[in-house]
Amino acid sequence: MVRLWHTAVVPRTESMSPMSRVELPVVGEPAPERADASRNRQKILEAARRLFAQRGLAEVTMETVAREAGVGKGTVFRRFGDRGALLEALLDEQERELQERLLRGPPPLGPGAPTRDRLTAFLDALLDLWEQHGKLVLASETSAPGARYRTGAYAAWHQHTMLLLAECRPDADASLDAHLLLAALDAQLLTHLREEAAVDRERLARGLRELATRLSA
Amino acid sequence: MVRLWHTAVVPRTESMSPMSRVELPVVGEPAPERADASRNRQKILEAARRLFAQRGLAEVTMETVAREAGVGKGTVFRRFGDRGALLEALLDEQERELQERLLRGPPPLGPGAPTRDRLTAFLDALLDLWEQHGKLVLASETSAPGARYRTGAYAAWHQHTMLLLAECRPDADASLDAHLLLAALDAQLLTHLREEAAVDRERLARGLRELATRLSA
DNA sequence: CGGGAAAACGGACCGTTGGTCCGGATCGCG
DNA sequence: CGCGATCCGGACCAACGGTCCGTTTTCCCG
Repeated sequence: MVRLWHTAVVPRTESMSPMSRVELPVVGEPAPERADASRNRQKILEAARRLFAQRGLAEVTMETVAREAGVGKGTVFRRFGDRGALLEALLDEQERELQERLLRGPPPLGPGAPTRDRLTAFLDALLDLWEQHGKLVLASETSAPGARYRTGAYAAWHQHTMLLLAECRPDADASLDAHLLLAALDAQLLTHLREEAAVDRERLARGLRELATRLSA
Repeated sequence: MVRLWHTAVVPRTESMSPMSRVELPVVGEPAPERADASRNRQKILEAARRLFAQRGLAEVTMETVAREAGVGKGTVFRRFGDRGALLEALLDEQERELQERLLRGPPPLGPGAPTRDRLTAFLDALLDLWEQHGKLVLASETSAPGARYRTGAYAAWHQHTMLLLAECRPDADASLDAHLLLAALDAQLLTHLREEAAVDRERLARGLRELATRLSA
């Protein structure tokens, strides 16, 4: 099952708006969201973000989110389908910005810099992103194993990494290598390294750069 | 909280056996398991293994395991504490054998072969291991995020990898590199690659060998 | 502006599942 | 054999994700 990329933009409306006079079941835009619906979507996202920020992970139930948002539990589920999807929506929101910078931002993240530099800059940025909402990623992974890999965001990271790698080494199995490289940014691993193994950010970044260099040389 | 490595060997007995005459609260061996207890532990492990083999992952509840083992639910929990621990025990059982081969088996896995070869042989073996009970690993990861990294088995893999890497490149941050390399064997990633991205075993193995080579050169 | 159908709301309700508890059966040592 | 320690088992509990449906809100159209 392929999930829509930007859940915030394409709501899961139950039915299509019946086109005025023509009977063709046009597969165009889904019916726009009603005012109260989109208001509540915002409230829910905000509440969820807030709660996840303070209490971590599994401590936040769907009902809590509903209460914090001042909304019924049913509403939360209708808007987001299930817990996993809510978490995904939350992540998505934050990850879109990085994607924007990748495609159209200034070098070295955006186009223009040497490929090698873009790659390390990208990994750095991903690491930053994880610092910010690693908890969230972690939580999302518990509800549905492997969910991360089915995300639009992951697909984008992978695509980007693959292209950069392929440019450095046209002979390589760039797609696979990209996956293996991104594995180093697994939320569980990073959490473990930071919290149990006491690896600081700088050391981690160095290790990642080294890894990327060796993979692209 | 550090969990005992071999759950199967050191049962979680509720109390210590009061030492015969000396009053010192000696912290030695815990009381040995009673006959019925250890018999049931076996029955439970077997049942769990069987069930996980056919039905996958989340389809198996603790109660199912209990019934299949012909045992009360309470017994399962008393023996293993919680779901995560049961899964860990199951994994542990299978992983010990590989550890044995690493330490005392024939080359190239065991001592004797060139370091580089031992490393790739090891990764190959890990991949094999995952083929066999990847489902199990996946399931265990859902119940407690990051559990894998707190396992004795993971510590062993890491230790082994680190030593081999350090031997190849004494200047490297071997510990960190070992973690990053092992990340490529993450259960979720492997599952994704095999099932969604249709990467076959051979290609995967090649990729891993390549990665290892580049990290140790 | 008013009315009515479509859509959304909300919270009571349900089923499942991990985990606990305790009266009674078992074990094993002396 | 006898008796305390240990373990058994399944009824029981609480929590949580998810559903349902009577009520309210929206918004389109005349």
